[in-house]
Parts: sequence; C-alpha cells; structure tokens
Amino acid sequence: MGYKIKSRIWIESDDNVLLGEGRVTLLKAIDKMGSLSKAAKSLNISYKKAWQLLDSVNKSAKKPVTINTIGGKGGGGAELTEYGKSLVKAFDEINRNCWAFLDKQLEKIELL
Amino acid sequence: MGYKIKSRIWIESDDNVLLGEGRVTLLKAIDKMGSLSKAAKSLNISYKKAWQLLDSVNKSAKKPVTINTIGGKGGGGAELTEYGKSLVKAFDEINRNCWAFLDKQLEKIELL
DNA sequence: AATCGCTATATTTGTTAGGATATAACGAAA
DNA sequence: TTTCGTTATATCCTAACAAATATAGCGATT
Repeated sequence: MGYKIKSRIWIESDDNVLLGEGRVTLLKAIDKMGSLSKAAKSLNISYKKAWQLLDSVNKSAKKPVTINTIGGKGGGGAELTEYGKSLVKAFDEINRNCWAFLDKQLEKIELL
Repeated sequence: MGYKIKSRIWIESDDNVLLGEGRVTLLKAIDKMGSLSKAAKSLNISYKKAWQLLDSVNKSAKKPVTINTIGGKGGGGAELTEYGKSLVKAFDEINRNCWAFLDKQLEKIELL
C-alpha cells in the first residue's frame, strides 16, 4: 500500500484567517439554509462556533461576504453576497487543483 | 494589501501520519544534534512530545527513518537513516513546490 | 561493578478550546 | 403592541490536550 498526501489550505488577510475549509463549508451551508443558526445545526456545530467563524470571515474580508439581517420576517437570516459566492467557488477550485498537484508530487516519495 | 495563501501538507501511511511539518523539523534537528533529547531541547518541545512524534514516524514508515541506540558511548543517541534523509529532502521539495503553485492560484481570488 | 547520558514510558498536573446555557436586541408582520 | 425566530454576546463548565515530573532500563567505557 502506498502513501497518501493530504493538505489543508487557507487564505489570510492581514494575519487573520479569511477562508479555510471549515469556513467554506459554513458559507456553503448558509447559502443553502438561509440562516446562520440553521447552517450550524445542519453541520452539527454549535451556534457560537458558527457565529465566531462567520464574524471572523466578515471582519477580515475586503468586501462583505454575507448580509445578516436581525429581526423582521422570519426573525432574520443570513445570505451570501455575490462576492461571498465567488470566494467559495474560487476556494474550492484552488483546493481541487492543489490536491491534483500534490498527488503528482507524491511520486517523488513513492519511489525512494 | 492583498491576501496571502498558506498551506499545510502531510503524508499518511495507512491512516497514520508519517510526515508533517513538525515531524520534518524534528528529523532535521535529530540529524543536526545526534540525539532525540538534544533535538527536543533545541526545538523547545518536551522530550515526551518529541519521542511520541518520532515513534509514530518510525511506526508508520515502510523502512526505518532513524536508528536509535540506547546506552553505550555517550548514553546512546539517534541518527537518520539514508531513507530518513531522503524523505526529509523530498518533503521539503514538495512543500516548496506547493507554495509556489498556490501563490499562482491565489490570483484567482485577488481579482474578484 | 560503577558511572554516564541517553531512550523509553507512566503518572500527575495545568492549560486552553469548545460546549452548554442564558439572554438581550431586533424589526417585520399580524 | 405582541409574537416570532433570528442575530449577537456573555458566562460558566467540562473535557481534551499538552506540559511537567518521575523513573526504569540500557550498554559502552572506565
């Protein structure tokens, strides 16, 4: 059986984490569910953790990633901005490319 | 100021971690110092942690990565095998290549 | 056979991240 | 103006993880 190579990538803005795998799956869940609390529930993480993640994302992004409304119809909710959606898409693409790249690189170790 | 992209890669063997950045810096320190305890001291980590890391490396590698001698001249010591040295070298190379690759990919996000 | 510095391991103590819980504030709609 | 399901935040508690400490065992050298 051969070795496997794994990776974790993230994007920082001014030493704060903007996007990582956890944040991206959270953003996807928000997009799907329409609210932060439902997204947290669907991912089986606490609301607190989800809120902290999202807060840090919005604080470190150059443009808003979500729009959170408080009160109002249905109590409020959260939805991705266009910028947020394209960030998610780009991150996924980079991640997939990285995996493919690393799988090729792994050959260097397999034949030692 | 733009975003930065960071990564962490590691190699697994049969679901156990073989090499990661911490393990590689430990192996380098062992190579330099000639013993596990001195390596741990030079990295400011506890001997226990260093030992656990090295143990897990040797358990999951297909060939021995270090040769540890217990007792004897100077009380013993640890040194890298040829396989160990080439693993370290290959890992570093893959890591550097990955950074370069990701830096290019980051452009996709910069121009959103 | 005594010494030495190391590997190898168990045990105990400390620290920190996260979970659970509680609650205030909000604004549209009825 | 009351209800509702959110966002937003603070506080406490616990459980997982890391550090500190202790100690046994080893074997070449003297």
